[in-house]
Amino acid sequence: MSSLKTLARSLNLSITTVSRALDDKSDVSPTTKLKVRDAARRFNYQPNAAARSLRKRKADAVAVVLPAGASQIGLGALLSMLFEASHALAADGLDLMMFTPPAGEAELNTLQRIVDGRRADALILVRTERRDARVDFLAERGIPFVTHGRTECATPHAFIDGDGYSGFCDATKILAGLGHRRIAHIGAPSTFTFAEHRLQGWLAGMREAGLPTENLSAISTPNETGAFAAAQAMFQRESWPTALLCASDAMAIGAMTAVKQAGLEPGRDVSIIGHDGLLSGQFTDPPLSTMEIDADTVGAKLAVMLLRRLGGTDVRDLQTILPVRQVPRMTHGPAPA
Amino acid sequence: MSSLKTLARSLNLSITTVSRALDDKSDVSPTTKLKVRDAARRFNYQPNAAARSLRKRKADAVAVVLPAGASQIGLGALLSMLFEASHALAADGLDLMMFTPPAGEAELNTLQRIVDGRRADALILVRTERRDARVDFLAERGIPFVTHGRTECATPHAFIDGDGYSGFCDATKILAGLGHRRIAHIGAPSTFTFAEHRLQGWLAGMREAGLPTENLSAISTPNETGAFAAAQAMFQRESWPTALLCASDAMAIGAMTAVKQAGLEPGRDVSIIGHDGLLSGQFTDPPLSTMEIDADTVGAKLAVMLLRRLGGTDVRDLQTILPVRQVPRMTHGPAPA
DNA sequence: TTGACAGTCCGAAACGTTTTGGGCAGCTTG
DNA sequence: CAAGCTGCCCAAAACGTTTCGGACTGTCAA
Repeated sequence: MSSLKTLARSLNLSITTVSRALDDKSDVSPTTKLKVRDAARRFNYQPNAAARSLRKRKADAVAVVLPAGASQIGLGALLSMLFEASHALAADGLDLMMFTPPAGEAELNTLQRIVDGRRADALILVRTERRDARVDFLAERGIPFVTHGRTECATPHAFIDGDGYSGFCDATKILAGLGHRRIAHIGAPSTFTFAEHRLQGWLAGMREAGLPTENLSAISTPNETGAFAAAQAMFQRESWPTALLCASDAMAIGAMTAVKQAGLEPGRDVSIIGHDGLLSGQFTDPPLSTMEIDADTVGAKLAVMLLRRLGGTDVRDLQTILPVRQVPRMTHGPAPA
Repeated sequence: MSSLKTLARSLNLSITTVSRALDDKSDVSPTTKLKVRDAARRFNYQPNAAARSLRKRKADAVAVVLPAGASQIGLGALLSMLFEASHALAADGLDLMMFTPPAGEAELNTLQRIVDGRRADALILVRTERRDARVDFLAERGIPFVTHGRTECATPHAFIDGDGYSGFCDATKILAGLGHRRIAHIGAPSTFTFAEHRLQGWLAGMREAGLPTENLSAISTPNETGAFAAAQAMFQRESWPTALLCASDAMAIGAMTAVKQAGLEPGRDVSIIGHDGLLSGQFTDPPLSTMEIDADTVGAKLAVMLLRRLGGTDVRDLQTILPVRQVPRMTHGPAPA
């Protein structure tokens, strides 16, 4: 609508001066600044984003590509984290833009469009996988990024992650301490880093407690439906587990339904513990025992890390693992006699 | 990284020809096109988004500003709709960008930055309110947009919406037909259009069934916690409702917890019906009766409407109200004796 | 009186595209 | 052979910013 040219003409000033006035540069007189700012407000002036980022060679934006099947795998928690991050980024004048990869297109292509098309100055990667091609790609391009979740990629990178390993190890030992011996684990596909960590945590806990893990491990799609099916299969066998550790709350909720359908009572006959501290876990029957990252501002922390990365901090100094805290509710208790 | 200039130099061609070759224009020889495309691939050429949209005077992007408290009010369903929409938009070369309004900043400001800064060619508005300042703003600016949900704004605009009125009216009559007389409604704040429609649908159903509505209506924040509190209050009174119509599934789940805590059995002592057809509703105990929009592709429909709007179709021809279908599960049944 | 200097302002170039309006060969057609 | 046409290519302008390198006034000190 209105450009610097419009403003300049209406004020009998040069484009240069208007631009510098709006940028509060020192070589513009205070009175001129006032007049310019006033006119800008009257004209609803808003700098053209394209022109600005073309000239400044930066987009003043951070991008995140939401994983394709995101609506399947509970995106709610992820999203509130991104909201937080966006607020912290806004303080530095950075917009957070979320992209959704077109149906046919690989997520990597979307990433390439963003990176090589210079649409963003930095990226946030969510839902990392152990071998994550996105990390390799971004590292090769040399664009700053922070991942939410670790990877096993060769090149070190900035990340923030919860200590799922310890969380699941602790939970396992708590259950063992309650007398459980057959503690099962329903995990997400182990291509996801978080899934692998939680699995390993469970394995470690079992080992420390001196318990066998044979036939006590299952993998399912990380949502209610998948875990429901996995749990159902477990409870059709002759000797079922007395405790169930699920990689996420959504999965725990699905598993709980299967437990009930098998005629067993969650919290008494079968203990169930999830992960995420989801709000909806407070409203299951009985309320779901779970664990969650012991920090109320993961998103903000992530944003700060990204800003420091943009400021040149070495990636090796930007690797945060946050403790995981147990949130006991009603779905776990002593092993049945 | 690599620009048209780089490519042109490496091929001994002009920038013009390279640009036109990549655009598959007819005045470039087939062999040249091949060579250019090959080089572009080798160089990982990706047009600079800023330069392109500056020159073309369009951003090839559609923006949506996610409502501030979105993580509170179930964003999951919304998001999967937006995913769908993005896929349909991608077919026309449009990116879907989601923005989150910075903490302090009003949502309208973010909108202004996007619109006046020319960051998007069109907008999607979600979670409409009855008097929605965003609609007025966009209408005044003359930028194409489609809202998800109706408004009561004076200027007509393109929208897609579910027929919440009929859905709730139908559900009410179904419950009345099952012998219920005290059918309560827990609604969301009636500034939200969807909340008002659902409330009015319930009122109409009660009227048609000849039932009184006094003391049977409550308003709460549209999540589990809010509806839990609202329902709890209802069941502390001497004569409680035998049926509960909740404005959303999340609210129904919260209400169900309150019902159980009051020592009543959902589906037998108290019927509960929600709205949204959420996946998690299949995993409550008992599974939640609900209703949902009778179309599997609301997002895609929305995208098509937006594309037609961009193509110049009149807004009056772009107003879709989709039927709502009842999804009976186990939380409703005959009124208790 | 001169030179330096601060305080204001501005012209022009640049960012990387797309698009306009040609130009130059080589053919075909009359 | 001239005129017209087709096929291929290109220079230059434009999009709206930011920024570099001055330029012009006055003021102050020497």
